[in-house]
Amino acid sequence: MSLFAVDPSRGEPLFQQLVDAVMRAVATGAMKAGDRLPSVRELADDLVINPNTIAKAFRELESRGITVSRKGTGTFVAERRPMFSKEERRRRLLEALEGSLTAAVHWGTSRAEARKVFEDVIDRLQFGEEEGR
Amino acid sequence: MSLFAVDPSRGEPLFQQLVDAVMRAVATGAMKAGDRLPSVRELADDLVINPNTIAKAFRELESRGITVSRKGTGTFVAERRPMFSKEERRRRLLEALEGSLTAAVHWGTSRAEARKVFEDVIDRLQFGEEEGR
DNA sequence: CGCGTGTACTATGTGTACTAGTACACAAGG
DNA sequence: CCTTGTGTACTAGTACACATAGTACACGCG
Repeated sequence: MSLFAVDPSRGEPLFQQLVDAVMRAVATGAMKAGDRLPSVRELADDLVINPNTIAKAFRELESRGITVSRKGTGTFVAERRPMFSKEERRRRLLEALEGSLTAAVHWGTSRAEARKVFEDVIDRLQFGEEEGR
Repeated sequence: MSLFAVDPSRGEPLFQQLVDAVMRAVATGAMKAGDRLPSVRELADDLVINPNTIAKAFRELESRGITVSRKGTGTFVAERRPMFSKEERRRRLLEALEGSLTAAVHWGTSRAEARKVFEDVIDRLQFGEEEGR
């Protein structure tokens, strides 16, 4: 099992799972700017997935500014640059957290439980410093 | 615009948007246990959606224990009961928060920003008390 | 040149979302 | 009993996203 695991039975689109896996690898520090990702065909063989599906994931990653792809060379982790304005980042994170926590409320999760999980998660992520714009 | 807004251009399936809207209404306290939801046909007219799509959302909500539907009577918000074990709740919330925060990291969000948004969100949700099982 | 990169295109099969229409079962109130 | 309004269960059809398969091209590097 490699760093980028995908599971066809998981329901979520394969290319999306791969995008998430790469983003997680970078966000946790497992991969850093400049690191090279396996090639399209390499990953296709490794994960037993069609190369087109890998290519789609790479396209998506590049459009999000996570990676940079160069013909003949490969795909690499890009330097991290703040995206969106501070307000836009806030708006997006708010919506995402609201979705997760709304579900948690219905499961019977308490505030204390939620706070603890939150702290556990952000401890394992490599956040940037205060960034303006 | 009613409490349950859906937007066909949003990409997310309509029935899923409706499920989320109802869950949010309950989680924020806008609706409480025993409250009656609009009928299938009522909502269909209101949101300009096929009744079957509303029915699918109601089916999903009932399967999640959020509502209870009774033929000839209507659909009502159910009493909240803790679902899953404490460990299972933790596992699910962890995965959900990890996804949201991983994305936030790539946007250039700082830990401080993330914490502030998190607190804002949980302040607006009606969490239960410490629940065991 | 030769090899390994990413990229582009067409075609095909599969699953899901949504709509449309119809029908039935049940509860409540004249 | 009858009517109305509820949820529910089918079928059929359309549209789109996902994934696969195969082929081809463009580029970088040794």
